[in-house]
Amino acid sequence: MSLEITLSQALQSSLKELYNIDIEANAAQVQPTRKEFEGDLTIVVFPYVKMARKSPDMVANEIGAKLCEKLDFLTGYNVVKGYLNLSIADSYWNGYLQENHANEQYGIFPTKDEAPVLIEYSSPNTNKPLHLGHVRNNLLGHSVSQIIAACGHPVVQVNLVNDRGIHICKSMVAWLRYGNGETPESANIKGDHLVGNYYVEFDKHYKEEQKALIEKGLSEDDAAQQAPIMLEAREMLRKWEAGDETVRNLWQQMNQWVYAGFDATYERLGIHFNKTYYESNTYLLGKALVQEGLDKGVFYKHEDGSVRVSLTDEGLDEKVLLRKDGTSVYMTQDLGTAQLRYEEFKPQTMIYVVGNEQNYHFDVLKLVLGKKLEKPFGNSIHHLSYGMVELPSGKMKSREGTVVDADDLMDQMFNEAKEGTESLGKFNFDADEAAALYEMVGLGALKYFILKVDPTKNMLFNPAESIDFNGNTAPFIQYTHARIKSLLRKAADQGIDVNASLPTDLALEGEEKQVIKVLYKYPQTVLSAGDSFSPALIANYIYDLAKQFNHFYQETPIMKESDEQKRLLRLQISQFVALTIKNGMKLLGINVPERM
RNA sequence: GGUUCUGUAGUUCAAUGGAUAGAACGAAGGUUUCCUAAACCUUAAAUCUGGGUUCGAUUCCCAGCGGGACUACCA
Repeated sequence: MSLEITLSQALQSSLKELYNIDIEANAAQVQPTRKEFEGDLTIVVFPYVKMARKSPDMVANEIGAKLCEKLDFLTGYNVVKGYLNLSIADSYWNGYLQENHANEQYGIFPTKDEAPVLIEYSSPNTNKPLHLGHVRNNLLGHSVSQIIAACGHPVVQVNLVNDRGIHICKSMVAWLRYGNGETPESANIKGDHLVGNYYVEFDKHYKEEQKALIEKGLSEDDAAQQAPIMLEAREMLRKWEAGDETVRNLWQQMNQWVYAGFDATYERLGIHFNKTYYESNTYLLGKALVQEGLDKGVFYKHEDGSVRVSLTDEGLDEKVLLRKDGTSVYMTQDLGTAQLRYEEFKPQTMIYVVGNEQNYHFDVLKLVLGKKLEKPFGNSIHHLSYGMVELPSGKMKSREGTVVDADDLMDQMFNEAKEGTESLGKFNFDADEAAALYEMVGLGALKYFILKVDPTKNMLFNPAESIDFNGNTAPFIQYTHARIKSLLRKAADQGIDVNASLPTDLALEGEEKQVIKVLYKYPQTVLSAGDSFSPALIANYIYDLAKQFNHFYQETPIMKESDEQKRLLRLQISQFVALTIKNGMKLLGINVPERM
């Protein structure tokens, strides 16, 4: 049982005995003692002073005495301005270290036998390659999946690919017109980039044709509607929906190119899905649910023939669910896919990793499913919303060509890692090893830089700063890990068995205890990150740990330490830190090198 | 206009309602023959404004000011 829980319970009974105060079992406020005070854990007694009818300091002293009586791992207490600081016996921390320093599963909870958590992320369009915005989405989705799994929940990761619609047709039209049969093989580029190029090509010609029409005297709107290339795209979409074989074949082929490209990008990012849905299969879903709503009387038929739902009671507007021609809209489809997934996986929670520009959409989705249709899974939907990624130069705009391509970005990070390492002149790896290292460092830097920021906030991505190998960055953490590994190799060379057991009654120095206390917090951090879907919590924790270790390393000798037990203790702490860094970084999808 | 997210050192980010608001980069200065100087230490520097709730507010509530997003029979 954790210290906090034991303490909480002891506090509960102490309050009862001392003042006849009843508190909830988990209501006790137990927190780590601030560094500048003596003690390990602190209880805030202010909440009880009123009921105890005594001064804060008196209450704190009485509780402190009582707790020390009850719990033998407490060695003493002191009171500062109503804060009760409790000291934990060194043997407790020592025992904790002994128990866990070689535990590869540290902070990984066994998977429970329960309904899975379903998480949808990535959800790309197939008309262009992934860009920086998708990168944030993918990293968040993947990391949150890892974290939730580490908390012991089964996880199902799904992707919903938007593979149909006018945007795909634009690429197809442009390819037919200007492609000359070009393929990814013949052009030697990734399929998603090739298709993306034709999407850009479409836009270019579309603009030219519009301009020509405007010069002929058409209004801007008319020109936009009547440009021949746009008419072609519309016609193609119509044919696609009618199942025209030629169009469908071309569509299949171009999508396959894109998927091959996406697969390579996903692979490089280290992510995979348990299931991929395609909108071409799901876009007609949801009509039955709309009918159900009509039957229940919670939706209504508007006079123009469309089906709508009114959410004015909830402070939102009315929303169209079925067009007047009876076809479905985005919302209809999402209603349908939610039900489909619910039936397929019976998840306890459905998480959607989608940008915050769709907050409104998900508010509506949850209300319609949960409140209007009264589906149980409506209330299990959680929109994991994240902010935009901005660049130092401003916002990314595809029309202005300021979009950062995901593949280019990864290449750039790799090269930065390579140049950074080579310029230090410590190059002693063979080519394969070096490439693996640059990939680890470069991509680690990218992932960490993005994940350390609270998802809800817009963030600024500074390419130069992200690959800085100092400060709150992945390379700093990776380097700390590599240095510990180096230390452990050296110890092994000297015939030291780090896993030998130590007596738990060794006295601990401040720096040693400090590190163990940070390590102690790790499993709890994983659990709260799982509850709040927050990789940032893990990222900032690991950085803190790495920094704490560097400080510890600076202040206390390890291999130079003459006392054998002391040296062993410090090596064990080091090993424990390396292991925790490795496990924690894994939750962020980042690998750590053995040496660098 | 309405809905919603957001506002913390020069900059980029932290802080379950708790003690003197933490880091990093940048600036100034310093240390270091246990790991590979990608390390460590010191200094200067911040809660948008005004109310409220509370023993205690960066955190919760209200108002204002600033920024973003949404407010499509597109997805």
